[in-house]
Parts: sequence; structure tokens; C-alpha cells
Amino acid sequence: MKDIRKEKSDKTVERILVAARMVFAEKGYSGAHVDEIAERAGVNKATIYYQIGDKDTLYANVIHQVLGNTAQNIAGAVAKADSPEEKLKAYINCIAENVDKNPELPPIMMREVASGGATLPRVVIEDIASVLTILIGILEDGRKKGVFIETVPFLIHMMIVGTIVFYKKAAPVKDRQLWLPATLKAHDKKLKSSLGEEVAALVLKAIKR
Amino acid sequence: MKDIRKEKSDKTVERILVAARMVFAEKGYSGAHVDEIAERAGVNKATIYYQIGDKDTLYANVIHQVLGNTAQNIAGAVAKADSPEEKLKAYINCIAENVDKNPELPPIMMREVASGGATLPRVVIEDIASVLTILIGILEDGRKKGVFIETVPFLIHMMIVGTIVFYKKAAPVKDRQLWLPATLKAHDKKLKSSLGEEVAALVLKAIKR
DNA sequence: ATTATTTAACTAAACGGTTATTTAAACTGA
DNA sequence: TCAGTTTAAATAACCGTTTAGTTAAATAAT
Repeated sequence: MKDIRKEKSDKTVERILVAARMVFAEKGYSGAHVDEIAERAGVNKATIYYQIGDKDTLYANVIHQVLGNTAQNIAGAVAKADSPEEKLKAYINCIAENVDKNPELPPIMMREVASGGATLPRVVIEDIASVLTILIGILEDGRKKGVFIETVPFLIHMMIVGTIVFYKKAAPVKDRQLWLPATLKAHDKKLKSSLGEEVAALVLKAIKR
Repeated sequence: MKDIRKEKSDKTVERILVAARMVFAEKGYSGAHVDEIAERAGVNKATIYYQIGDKDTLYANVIHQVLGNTAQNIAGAVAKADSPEEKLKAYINCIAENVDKNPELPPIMMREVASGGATLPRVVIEDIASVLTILIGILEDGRKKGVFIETVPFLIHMMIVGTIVFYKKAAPVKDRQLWLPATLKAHDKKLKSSLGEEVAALVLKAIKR
């Protein structure tokens, strides 16, 4: 009993959400226009209102889709690792991978933090909290076992996320500035390994006893 | 010699710029309304157009005022220090201090990076480049002297700035979430020293040979 | 099975509030 | 009075949202 209409409308909703994610990431909430989202989705503006609702609801859907599942990914990745060091590596790499898979994550996160998380749905905040709880566990365990120094978990988290998110978004911007002084271009080498590995190495070295 | 009118209009311009800085930081470019800026400045909207120009120009002025002079501060602070370690500490602390002095810096930076620096005036990009050049010098010198490992300067810069900016803006957000799980609140301790010192310690440890 | 009816999905056009910008008049000190 | 400055009011474009109508798939009736 396949309902052709249902299938089509599902695709429509998906196209709207994809377009919305892109436009919100590029322009931010107020900079994003429903007209542009509709155009990119190849859909009439009113269809967005019919299928999803107003701009707020649309944004909440995007946020949930973008930030929601990352938490479970992290939890899963960390659980597979054993030692605190391995767990922390998994934690960092998982964040880096999610950012890779999801180029809209950095700009959306940055703008959300910039605005003080004013529009964050509670569900998302709970997700973030669960991620932080995982990190606290790793750091505490590592300290008890004498492999980590004492740290402020929240600062470490900001270091991990801040570094990855900023680098991911700022590196292309820098590379685009072709007129930069030669000194800068000369040092414009690629990372030896992946961003996650590189950040993990730095953070681990920073907090190892 | 003293032209009362000139003085008054100077103060008007200053009040406009201060108000604009606040509103742009809170709401971003498209979220900021000229009406609100005028209201906060205690000035008629048309005065903004008479004294400064359109919204774009106003924003450019704010960006210049906020990001422009930080570069010189950093250059000055670094020059006063001797060893690569001390220079790097000065570099990091200076950024942290500027962020402290200037609460509008984090949100504006984040949104600017999020949008791919689309609206950054060239002057500002040159300032950022000069700061990066300074960091490259420090790291290279330190590596030559055998006190630093080899690093990717741009990544280190993103680590420093990302950590400071994210922490500065996200910490208050987290503290406002009173309903967070007890585990998180328990670890909600203040930093032992200043944010700059703390980040400097971590980064130095991360890149020391 | 064919026709008629209902319903889901979508669209074009318009509405109404918002907001950046302009204009012209009023004010203020020299 | 006159130039520099500020203001209230008007303008025009923009943009989120609604409405009224269309298409076509699904269902019911014949």
C-alpha cells in the first residue's frame, strides 16, 4: 500500500530541510530568507509553511537534525575505547568527524554560541550536557589513574570544540586570501594527519601528567 | 577654539558606535536594527545616517574599532617579552585581556568566521595577518631553539583564539542553565587563575619539546 | 471498471508588518 | 542670520505569513 503522495511529500520535506540547513548555516537565522530556502529547495514558499511551519519551527528542526545525533555518536565512539587516553582520542576524533560530515555544524554552532544559545531547544542543550558529562568522566578517570593532570573539563571541551570548529571554518577563509604576505602563505602547509588526530595529539600532550 | 557643537557631535558619534557595537554583538548584522541602535544611543535614527552613513558603513566602523587595535596591542605585548615561551604567554594573555576588555569581541568574531569573513574590510584582514605573522615568528624561533616541537601555526592560533572566545561566551550560557545535571554543576568550578594564564599553560605544555 | 467525490500536496498572489533610507523642517550655537 | 546638527515624518523595499485556488492521487459510489 505505497502512497505516492506520502513519498513525494517526504522528499519535499527533506529538500526543504537540506536547503534550510545550508541557508541558515551561511546566513544565520535573521540573514536567512524563507524565499531563498524555498528557491533552493525548488519549492513554493507556502509549501514550507504547509509542511513544516513558520521560520522558527523550521530553524528548530534544522538545529535538532544537525546537533541532535552528534551526542549519541560521541557516546558510542567513547564507549568502544578503553583507556582514558584512547577514550579522549575517540571523543576528539568523533567530534572532528561529525564536523567533517557536516559542514553546516561549525557556522551554526558559532552563531548559536555567539547569541548566547538564546534559541537553543532544551533537547539540544541536554544533548550537549550529556557530551560534557562523558568528558568529565574521561578526565576524572584519567586523573585518578595518574595519567592526566587536574583540569577544568568545560575549558577542555571548549578547547577541543573551539579549535576544531574555528579551524575548519577559518582555514578556507585564509586560503582564499591570495594576497596575503608570503610569510603566511609559506607556512600554509596542510596538516600531517587529520584535524582530529592533530588536535587530539595537542590536547593529550597538554593534559598528560 | 572650543567648538561646543563639534564636541557634542563627537559624543554623538561615540554613543552611536558604542550602541552599534553592543547591538551588532548581540544580534549579528541582519538581526541588528538601526532603530534599536538609535534608541540605545539615545539619538534619532536619521542622525546615524547624517553622522556615519548606512548600516554597512556603521558595521564596518564597529568591526574596525573592535578588531583593529587588538593587533597593535599584541605586537606591543609580545615585543616586551624575551624568550619564545614568554612571548607566547604574552601573546595568549594579550588576546585574553582584549577579550576581557571587550565583551563584544567573541560574538563578533564568531559570527564573522561563521560567515566566512564575507564582510571583513581588507584592513582588518591585514591586521589578523600581522598577528599570525607574529605567532609564526615565535613558534619558529622556539623550534630553532629546541624548546617547541614543530607545529602548524595557523592551527595553534585557532586553538588559542577558539578556546578563549568559545569559553568566554559559552561559560555564562552554561552557568545560566540551572537545571543541568548535578554532575555538571559539581564540576562548575572557577578557573584557578585567569583564562589567559590557564590557556597559556595548556598550549605551552602542548607544544613544548 | 468507470465515474464522482474527497483529500493531500502544492502554488501564485497578495497582505501587512517591519525596516533601511530619505526628506524637509526645526533647532542650536557661532 | 547662517551653517551644522538633530528630528519627526514619509517612503519604498523587503520579508514572513496567509489566503484562495489548482492539481492529482486516493477513495467511494455507481
